[in-house]
Amino acid sequence: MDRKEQILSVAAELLQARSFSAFSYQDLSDRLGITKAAIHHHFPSKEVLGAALADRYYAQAKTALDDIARKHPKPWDRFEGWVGFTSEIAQSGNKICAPGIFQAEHNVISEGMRQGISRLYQLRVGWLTSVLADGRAQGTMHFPGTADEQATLVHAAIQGALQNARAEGPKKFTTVVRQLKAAMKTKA
Amino acid sequence: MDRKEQILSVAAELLQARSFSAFSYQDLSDRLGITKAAIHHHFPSKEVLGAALADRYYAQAKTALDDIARKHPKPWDRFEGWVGFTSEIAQSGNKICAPGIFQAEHNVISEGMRQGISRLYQLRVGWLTSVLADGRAQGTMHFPGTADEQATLVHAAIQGALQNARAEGPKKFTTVVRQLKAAMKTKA
DNA sequence: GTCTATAACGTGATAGAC
DNA sequence: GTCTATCACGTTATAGAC
Repeated sequence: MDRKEQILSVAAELLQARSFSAFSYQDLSDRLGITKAAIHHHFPSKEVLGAALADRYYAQAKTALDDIARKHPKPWDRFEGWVGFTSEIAQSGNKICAPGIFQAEHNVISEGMRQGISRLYQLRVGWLTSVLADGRAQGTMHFPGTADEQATLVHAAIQGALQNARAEGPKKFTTVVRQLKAAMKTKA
Repeated sequence: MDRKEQILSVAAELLQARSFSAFSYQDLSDRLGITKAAIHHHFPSKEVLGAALADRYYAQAKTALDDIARKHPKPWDRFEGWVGFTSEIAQSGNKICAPGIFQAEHNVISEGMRQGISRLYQLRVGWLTSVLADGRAQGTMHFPGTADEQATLVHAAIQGALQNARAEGPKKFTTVVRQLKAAMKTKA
């Protein structure tokens, strides 16, 4: 049981550092000091491992987003908390966000993985939507269209920004965040 | 010579449909009806092939962006032209933008490929920057920060949107475009 | 649950004939 | 320039002992 989580943890690191196609059972075996066969015991196929990873990301995101919402009642504080959460991901090593890594190989991964990552994406956008809707209702956030549409933009921008930041430097991420915030603080 | 371009063309399709790690010389061999060895003759290693792909994307983007600028003098028309260009990419099959596909595997690809894709990224953002700067100067586009900063946001958003669209449906892309446009049409 | 051993296959890459 | 043939290796995955 502990091993299972341990495997998932290392797999998550490799997934974000490389990609799904570009990490192997051998890589896991090397880092964990156990044999490939032992990993197959916990995750009979790479497809199963991938789906478990997607589920793990979902669970982690759910917890993190709930925590942020519990800790911060104000929409802008929630937004900042979310940005900080993704920013940590960006800076703690060579990582990009989970939806991005899976979606980049959308045609390569299994249906189970696709469904898991779709759930994760919807969780994140849904959470953002409610934050933005609250902000607009309270008169502190301004944007065109519906809250859901703006959340779609914000998520896409952050996802792209994390990828650009890893390749071109962290300034790309902070710039995107600043532009998003400035635009939503300006009264339409 | 023709074969070389033919190989690159098929490789580009496979790259965008799958990922760099997830397509093989065997895949190329199958689709082209020639042997793997023949492909190795033109591109001795996959690393060389990858770098050639990055250069090819750069050349294509340069031509396309120059054409758009030549055809449309007005900033908003140029912006629309650029969106249409990326939109085509999105809808002509299961594709995402080239920087996204390479950046997702940033730690996996060779230094030569990284440099090529960095050039491409900078070309695109630089082009967008000049369009946005013109639009602001002419009073038709509105955004916070500098034109370069806004271009960074726009590019990140489009890159993320293409990935989201492939996984979640084309509406994600059109929504992001609409939000970006609406925000820049609103006077600050 | 973990191990050794191995299978079955796909990978990028090379040699040498045509 | 393309071919056949092959290499050395890495891949996911399985069988069976401990």
